[in-house]
Amino acid sequence: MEKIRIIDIARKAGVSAGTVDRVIHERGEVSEDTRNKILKIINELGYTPDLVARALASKKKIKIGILIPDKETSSSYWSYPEKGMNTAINEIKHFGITASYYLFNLHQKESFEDKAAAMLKSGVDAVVIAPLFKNEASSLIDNLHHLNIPCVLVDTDIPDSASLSYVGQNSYKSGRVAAQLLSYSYTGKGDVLILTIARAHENMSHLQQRVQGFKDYFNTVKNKPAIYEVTVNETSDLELFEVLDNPFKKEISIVFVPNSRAFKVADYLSNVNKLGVKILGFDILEQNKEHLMKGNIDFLINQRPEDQGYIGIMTLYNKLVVKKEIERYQYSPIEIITSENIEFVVK
Amino acid sequence: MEKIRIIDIARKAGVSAGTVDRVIHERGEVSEDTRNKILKIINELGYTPDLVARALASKKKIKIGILIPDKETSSSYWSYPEKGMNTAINEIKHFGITASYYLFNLHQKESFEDKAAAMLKSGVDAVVIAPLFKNEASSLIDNLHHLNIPCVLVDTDIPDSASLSYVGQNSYKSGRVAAQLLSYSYTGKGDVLILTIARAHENMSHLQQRVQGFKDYFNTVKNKPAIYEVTVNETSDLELFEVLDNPFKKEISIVFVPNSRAFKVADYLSNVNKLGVKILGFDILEQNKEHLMKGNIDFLINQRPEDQGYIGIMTLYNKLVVKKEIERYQYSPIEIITSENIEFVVK
DNA sequence: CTGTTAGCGCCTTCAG
DNA sequence: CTGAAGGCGCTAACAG
Repeated sequence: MEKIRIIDIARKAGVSAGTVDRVIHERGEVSEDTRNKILKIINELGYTPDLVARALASKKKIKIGILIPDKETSSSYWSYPEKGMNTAINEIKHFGITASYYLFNLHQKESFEDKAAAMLKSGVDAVVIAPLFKNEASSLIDNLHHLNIPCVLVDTDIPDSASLSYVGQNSYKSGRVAAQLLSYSYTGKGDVLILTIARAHENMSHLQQRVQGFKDYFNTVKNKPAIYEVTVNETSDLELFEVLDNPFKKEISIVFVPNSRAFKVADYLSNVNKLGVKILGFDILEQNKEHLMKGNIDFLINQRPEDQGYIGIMTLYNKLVVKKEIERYQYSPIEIITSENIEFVVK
Repeated sequence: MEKIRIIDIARKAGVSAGTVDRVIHERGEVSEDTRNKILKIINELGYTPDLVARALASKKKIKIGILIPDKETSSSYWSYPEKGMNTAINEIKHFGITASYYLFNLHQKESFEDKAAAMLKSGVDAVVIAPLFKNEASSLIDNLHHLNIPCVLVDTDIPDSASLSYVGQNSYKSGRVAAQLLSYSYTGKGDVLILTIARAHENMSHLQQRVQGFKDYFNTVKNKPAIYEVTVNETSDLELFEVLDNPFKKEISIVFVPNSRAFKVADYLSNVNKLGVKILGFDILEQNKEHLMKGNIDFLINQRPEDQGYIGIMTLYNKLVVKKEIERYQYSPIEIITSENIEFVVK
């Protein structure tokens, strides 16, 4: 199986390499006849371009725009996807790929819109975005679609949008996993509290799906406990702690926190000295990790944010450079983290 | 930050590109004086070679030898590392890297030795091996060390050997994770059985470490149950089932299987209609997966065998081509798999 | 010991 | 519409 080069198919077609190159890149200026002849030979010989040689010769640059939250407004969470993206960018920079970040404030949809506009204006060839504001993101995706700019979604999906791919967890299923774990240790005593701590106006569709999955699973366990659902506004810890007094008047033995705020609950419970409550939350923030190690939090669910970032960028590389088919859904694993396996996690 | 080329540093040193190339590759035939001058400039300018251009120009080939079990004698388990290795090989073949497999019979140390000898004879530049036979592997590693052939270990470590890196789990810790999970659901009723089903003469240091981790953790739980340890020879299912009657005369509520044979226990227990026993095992074989989905097995621990294969090859690439520093221990995550998250696992 | 030259496979002008 | 030529950055002969 010899390697086939452009010059080989050029000779076989009785034309020059330049002409073959033109049809490969669909740059036109080739007659239908020779075009078809060349295409046929390419197919017969099973030609695949040498990406290394191409990278060396080509001056074409691909600019990737990245629209994600900044680390400051996200308790450092978004530093992980960013790290993974940087790794990917570093691996593929040889192929003429560059990237620039447009970091928005996680709590301000105006910030999202501003950065999105700036990104579009700068002229990008492909983007990966975290569509945390549903309406604003939807209209951005529409725009990108019309401009023929491929778009990868990370962390959150917008189901029927014209995006190339979604990289992230299946939220509903992650809720089910949470329920399964907590139901294992359920002794029949005490009730279950689903506790959502979130900012006003935060996009909560993610959280709602997790909660739904959790409830659906828990409703199938026998001797099922009562399940209470409480949503509280994330303000100061002082206020929060006061608000929490109320739900915990009930005898609660299990708490499900559908986002990264489990540490706040653990803070509260160790404060009021209520021990023996099982807690499960999401995401390996430093504060969550501390409580996990102390035994105040029992399980965390990790979604490999760094991997998600890496895959997000690589998806664009595979689309534009390797020209591979891209899967619409690239689900991340739903990783169960305890105090005993946390030292080996891949963020 | 302009890109620095060989020609740039050649001009600055007042020599030709060829000379610079010679010092970069330590090919000698350069006077100490010019050598030092060039080295100095390389450092000042922070030159890093363009790997793409190098790959295109270089004729040098790197041959990787891969010494792992065949799929046939391993219930298909080793098809996963092989798949990961193929992925890696495909990504780096542009850099003149080729690989050939030397697959041995998992149950015959002679097979291991034969294949090892064949591999050495064929003349490889680097190897990744699964050192499943301790003594035989140790002497192979010694040989490789003397021949200056870098060697990556996957799946099983040989602690004080002269190998470049180990890619796999920390067995002791995976046993602890198993114990933690099972202790969560321990209600205080029934005892614990550690059941090792293995071939005679199988290398068991891996399993012993898992068992040790399991026991160490379980001994810290309060109201700790009795822990029985049974090792049975893996022969026919018929014989196995007879042997198992004995340990299960006790009231067992938890079974820990420190290898991939959990499905055999599940087979047995559903056969004799003993329900309600919690089982934890290792590795996502098809048979284990089926029992997990049916609820006959509660947890599986996954070690990402495909990833391990991928990383094993990439480690050699990073060593020989990228010239990166390599970590001696590259621990795989200890992944907890249940019926609810198994659909998202990365093998 | 050192410089020169001819590619590696592909892309990109620039003539024609 | 097509061919020829030069070059991407580096390597590897071959002179000198």
